[in-house]
Amino acid sequence: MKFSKKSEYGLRALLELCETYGGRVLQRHEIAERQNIPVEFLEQILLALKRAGLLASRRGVRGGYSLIKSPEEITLGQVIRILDGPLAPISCVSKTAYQKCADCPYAAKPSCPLQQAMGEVRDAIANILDHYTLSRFAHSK
Amino acid sequence: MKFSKKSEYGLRALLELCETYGGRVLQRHEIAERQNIPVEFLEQILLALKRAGLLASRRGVRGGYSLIKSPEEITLGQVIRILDGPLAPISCVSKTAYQKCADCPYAAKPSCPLQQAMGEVRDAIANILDHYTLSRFAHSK
DNA sequence: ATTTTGTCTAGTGAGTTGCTCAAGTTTTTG
DNA sequence: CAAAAACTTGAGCAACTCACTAGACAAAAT
Repeated sequence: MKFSKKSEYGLRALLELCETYGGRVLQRHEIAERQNIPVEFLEQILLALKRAGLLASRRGVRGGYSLIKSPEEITLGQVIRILDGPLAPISCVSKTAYQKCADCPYAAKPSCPLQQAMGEVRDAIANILDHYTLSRFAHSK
Repeated sequence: MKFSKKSEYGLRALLELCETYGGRVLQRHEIAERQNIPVEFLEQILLALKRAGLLASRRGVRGGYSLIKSPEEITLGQVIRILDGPLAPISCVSKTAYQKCADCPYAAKPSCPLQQAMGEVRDAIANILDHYTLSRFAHSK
């Protein structure tokens, strides 16, 4: 029941990018050094965030990455879903990636005790993470 | 961010055991068949729950497993922690298995933004699962 | 043109997950 | 007492995931 390093690194990288939001771009090695993240691994993370539309990048000599949305518009939930997949603790209660469980005898949706309990957990997690913006995140430092 | 099959199977097995609580014992193959769980795998799970003090077992011809505590005393949180480890989404916010993060630059505890956010998530999860008893679980069927 | 950056794809070692197998040990019952 | 029925223990294994590495390539600036 853990988040991956990917999410953790991703959030820490975004923290750096929040600080220069509106100003200059940050290069991968700058972020990597400040946040103590292996630079090639960080790159994959930044690319994923870019493909998801959170970051812009410029190649070449004065290149680097920058936030493309304002920190108020980005939630921790978005970031974690991009890097780690759905928040739901079992896939039959996921709202973003629902899959019915093959082997469960309580196949019918409304009567599964597991779904009831796990649904509550899912909602609680999503409620926090989907309302926690990067700006609030960065300021809680 | 998922729970393992182990937890899922474990909870479903306990559901069966709740129904015969106070009455007869259930054999592994009975539970396995009703809940559609590979029997040898289920066994490992039942053993873990037994070692943790939730189940009793009897060997031999009329043997089987039974709940040793009442369904009101067992919470989903307990079960999941036994089978899946700590609930916390990152280990630096775990109350049952705290470990400080080695590489995080915000090493000092009160000022880490990640800890703040993840701590809230941990509390929300624990709040639900540590108050969700097996009896409530079984009755929500 | 060369250097400096990001982009993309693939690979890899360690660990985990989900499950199986085989050889026990204990208890009941015929 | 013997045999069958159950749980017990421990090892093993294929597939997958995680965290990370490597290398070839593309674009931008000087």
